[in-house]
Amino acid sequence: MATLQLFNTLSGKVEPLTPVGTPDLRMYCCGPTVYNYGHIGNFRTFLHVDLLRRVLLQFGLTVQHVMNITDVDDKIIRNATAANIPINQYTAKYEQAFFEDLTALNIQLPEHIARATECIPEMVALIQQLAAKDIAYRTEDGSWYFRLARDPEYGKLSKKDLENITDGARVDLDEYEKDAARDFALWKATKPGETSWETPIGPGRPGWHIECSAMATKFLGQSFDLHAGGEDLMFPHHENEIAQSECASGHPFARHWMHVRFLLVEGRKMSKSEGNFYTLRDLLLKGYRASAIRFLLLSVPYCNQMNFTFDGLTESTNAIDRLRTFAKRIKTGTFPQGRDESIAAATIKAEHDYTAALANDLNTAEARAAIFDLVRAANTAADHGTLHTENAAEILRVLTLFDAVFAVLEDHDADLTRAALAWAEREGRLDQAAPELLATLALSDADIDALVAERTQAKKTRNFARADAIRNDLLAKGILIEDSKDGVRWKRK
RNA sequence: GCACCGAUGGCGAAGUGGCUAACGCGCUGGUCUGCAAAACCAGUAUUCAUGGGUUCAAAUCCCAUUCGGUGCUCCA
Repeated sequence: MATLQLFNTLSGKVEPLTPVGTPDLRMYCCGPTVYNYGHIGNFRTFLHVDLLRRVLLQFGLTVQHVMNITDVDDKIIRNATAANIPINQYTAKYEQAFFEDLTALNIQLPEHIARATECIPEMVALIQQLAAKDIAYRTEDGSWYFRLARDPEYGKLSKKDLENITDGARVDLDEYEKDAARDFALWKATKPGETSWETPIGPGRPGWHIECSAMATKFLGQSFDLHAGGEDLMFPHHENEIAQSECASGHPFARHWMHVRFLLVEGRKMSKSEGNFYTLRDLLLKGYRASAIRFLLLSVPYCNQMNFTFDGLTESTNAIDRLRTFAKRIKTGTFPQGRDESIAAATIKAEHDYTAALANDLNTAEARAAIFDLVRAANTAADHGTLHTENAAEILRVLTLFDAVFAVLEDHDADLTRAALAWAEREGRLDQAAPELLATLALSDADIDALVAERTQAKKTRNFARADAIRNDLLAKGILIEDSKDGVRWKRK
C-alpha cells in the first residue's frame, strides 16, 4: 500500500503522512465562516482537503476528520445586526447553503462537524489553563489576551521572527490595554448589543483563533496528525493556534501542516472590485457543470497557485465528457474473450503512475495524465479489436480507483443545475441564469427521447433533411445526438 | 517599504541538472459516417518571461531586470 508523501509547512520538507498513536489518521481542517455563500477560492481549499482524505482512504488508512464551522465572528455579528435577526438565524441559512455546495461538488463530509457556538465551554477551559500559567491575562474591559512574550517558539510555522513583525501591528481600539502590541485576543469582552456568553472568565465571545485549538483538541486530542487550511491562514491564525494549544498542554499540537495556495481568476486576484468574484452558485447559473468545476479546481496541485478561467471550465467539461464516454464504452462495450498482454501492461503502468503521482505530494496533474494515457491506449486497442474482456475488467478497476478520488464520472450535473435554478427562483435571482440553460432544462428526458425516436424514423425513410433539422434544433438547446453501432445516444452539453 | 512564491505551446498545466519538454483542451488534415458526433491516426513549443553567469550538460543552479501573487492587517 502506498504511503502519502506530503509537504509539511512546519518542517519545510516533504514527509510521509502516517498516523501516530492511533490507527486513525487524525486531521483538522479549517472550515468556513458562515456569513455568505462560499466562493470558488473557498472551494478550492475544501476540494483539495477532500482529495487528500480520499487518497488516504484509498491508501488503506482510516481517518478521523474534523471541520469547524465558525458561526460567530465580527462579520456575522455585523451582518445579523444589520438584518435585525439573531446570529444563529443568520448563520443557519449560510451553513445550509454551504453543505448544499459541498454535496454539489461531491465533497465527502468529515467525521465531525464542530460549531464554534457549541464549544464555548471547551474554549473557556483552554483560556483558564493559559491563565493559570499567567500566559493569558485579562484587561480592564474584561477581554483576555495571549502573552506572546511567553512563547519562545512563536513564529515557527510561518518562519517569522517576532522582532520583524511588530511594525505591522494591528491598530485596534483595545490596543492600549494590551501589554504588547502583538498579543492577540483569546476572548472579547461584551460590547453593547453584541451576542455574548456568560462564563467563568466573564461575559463575552471567543476570539478568532481559540475555537480551532479547543475543537481540534476536543475531537482529536492534544496532539494529532494533520492540520490543513488555506495559505492565508498560516499567519496569524495557525501560528496562534499552535501558540495557544502548545502553551496550554505542553505537548506538540499538529505534527503536519498543509496549506492550499490561492487561485487567480482570469489571471487576476479574485476580488469583488475586480468584478471576478464567483460563488459556486454564480457558476452553476451561468451553465457550468458542478463536475467541471470540481475537476478544474482539482487539476492543478494544491501546492501551486492556479489560474481559474472560463476557458478552463469548458476544457474540463470536454475532458470529463471524454472520460465518461470512455467509461461507458468499457462498461457496456462487447469485446472478445481473453486478455491482451500489451493492454494489460499499459493498464498496470497507468495504475502505478496514477498512484505514484498522488503519493508524491498529491500531484493531481500527473495522476490525471496517467489516466488519459490509459484512455488513449484502450480506445486505440478497442478500435483495433485487440481489447479483450479481461482487459476491460482491469481498466474498469483502474477507472474506479481514479473516480474514488476525483469523483467526476457519475453524472448528476443536470439535477444539480436544476437545484441551483430552484434556489435562484426562491431568492429572486433567476435573471442571473443563462438563457440557454433555461431552454435546455425545459426539455425533459422523455421529450428528448421522443424527438430522437422521430429522427431515427426519418433516417430510416432517408428523410435526412427532417433528421438533421431535429438534430440541429436539439443541438441549439444543448442536446447532442450521437449515432453509433450500438444505437443512438444523446447527452446534455 | 520589508519578506516569501511564481513566470513553460493558442489556452490550462506537469516536469526542477542529462532520453525526441508529459497530459488535457483547442486548431489543421485524414479514417469512419448519408452528413455529423464519438473514437482513432498524423500535425501543431529546436524551446521553457528578459539579460548575464556556472557546468561537458540548464526549463531545471546563481545574479539582475520586468510582470503576477501572497504575508506583514479581515481573507480559502
